[in-house]
Amino acid sequence: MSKPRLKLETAAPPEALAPSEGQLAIQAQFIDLFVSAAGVLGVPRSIGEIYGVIFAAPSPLTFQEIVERLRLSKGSVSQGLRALRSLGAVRTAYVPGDRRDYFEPETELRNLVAGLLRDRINPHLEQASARLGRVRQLVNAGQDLGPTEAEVLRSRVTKLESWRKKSSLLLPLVAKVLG
Amino acid sequence: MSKPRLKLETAAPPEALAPSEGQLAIQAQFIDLFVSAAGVLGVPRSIGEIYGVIFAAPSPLTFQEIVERLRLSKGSVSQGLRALRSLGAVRTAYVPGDRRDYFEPETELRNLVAGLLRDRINPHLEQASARLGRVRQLVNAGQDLGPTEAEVLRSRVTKLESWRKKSSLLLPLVAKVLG
DNA sequence: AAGCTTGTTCATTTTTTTCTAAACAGTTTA
DNA sequence: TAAACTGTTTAGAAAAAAATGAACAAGCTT
Repeated sequence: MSKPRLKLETAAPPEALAPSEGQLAIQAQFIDLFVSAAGVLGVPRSIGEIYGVIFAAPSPLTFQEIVERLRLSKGSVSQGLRALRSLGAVRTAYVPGDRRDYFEPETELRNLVAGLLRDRINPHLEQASARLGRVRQLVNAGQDLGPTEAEVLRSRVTKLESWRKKSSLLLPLVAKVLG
Repeated sequence: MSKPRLKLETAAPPEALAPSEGQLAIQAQFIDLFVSAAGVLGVPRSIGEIYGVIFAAPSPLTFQEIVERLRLSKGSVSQGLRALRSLGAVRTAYVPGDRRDYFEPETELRNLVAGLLRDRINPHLEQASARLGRVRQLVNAGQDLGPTEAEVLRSRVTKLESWRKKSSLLLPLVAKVLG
């Protein structure tokens, strides 16, 4: 009892309250949903959990609250939050007079998808372009293959080029439709 | 020398010839491309390799040829081919007078994407629908949350429902644009 | 039927990914 | 300056995913 540790010198504690029983049930369902989505997207389960707990919270959460609610290590939460911020899936919310970071979810599907495309798909498409050029060259230069084989291979390369082209056209369209 | 083992009793050996040096280089590039794509899609590397080697071959390959060219175990190739067939990414080609399976690639992007949607995305969307219903119920029934919290949570659920709806609209559109 | 060939299945091993815990760095408060 | 708080980094543990290889089935051939 010798350590009062009064914290609330400023007006209001912006801290979210510990969730009630009902809120816990809701939170669990949300987390479930995003854990499952994480599976589909091939990202670590913990990232799904973190986004889920933030999405399920009516007000922004602190780092510490995320750690406690999910019983994950600080390390995992730190890494997970970094990934989510880089995707643009969570933002930090500023709370005056509080040194801690508060996290809130990005809820616009359009922006979430844009982040995924930017971070995961585009880098691959660019690399693929370069590789395709090389294959095209090899196939055209190819001596030691019969005329029929060369023909088939050329058409395969052409196919791939059309894939790349279609993808490039499609991705912006997706972003637009979701907007 | 006591075992001639003549194999060619029928007219032509449909067997693909061992690839020449140039073909090997081309094959390596194709495989590289699909291994990298496998990374993006979150499927095992070996599946990318298998699709790649089939895509790179001017004529259908046998199981045994795939094993040899990739130096993968029979087990991996068997499992990989099963997955690729289930996605509709490879087909078996019938060769008269040969008991072995021959494999050739599906090269229509539209069909490949359709397979992915069917096998990976749709099951999730359906499951998500059910879960969303449950969350909606919980939030509406929620006693122990203040009016402001309830309001935010309701809007979050609505957001998720709109995501689901947009996805359902988008996926067929994607399939169409690729056609 | 015995012996090949072709391919599948599955228990085990290997590899990769993910998570944790402890050390650390930067701020703020005492 | 020390002590407390907040969060990051990272070496290594733990868990999960993927690959192997050996046993097995099913169909031909002799």
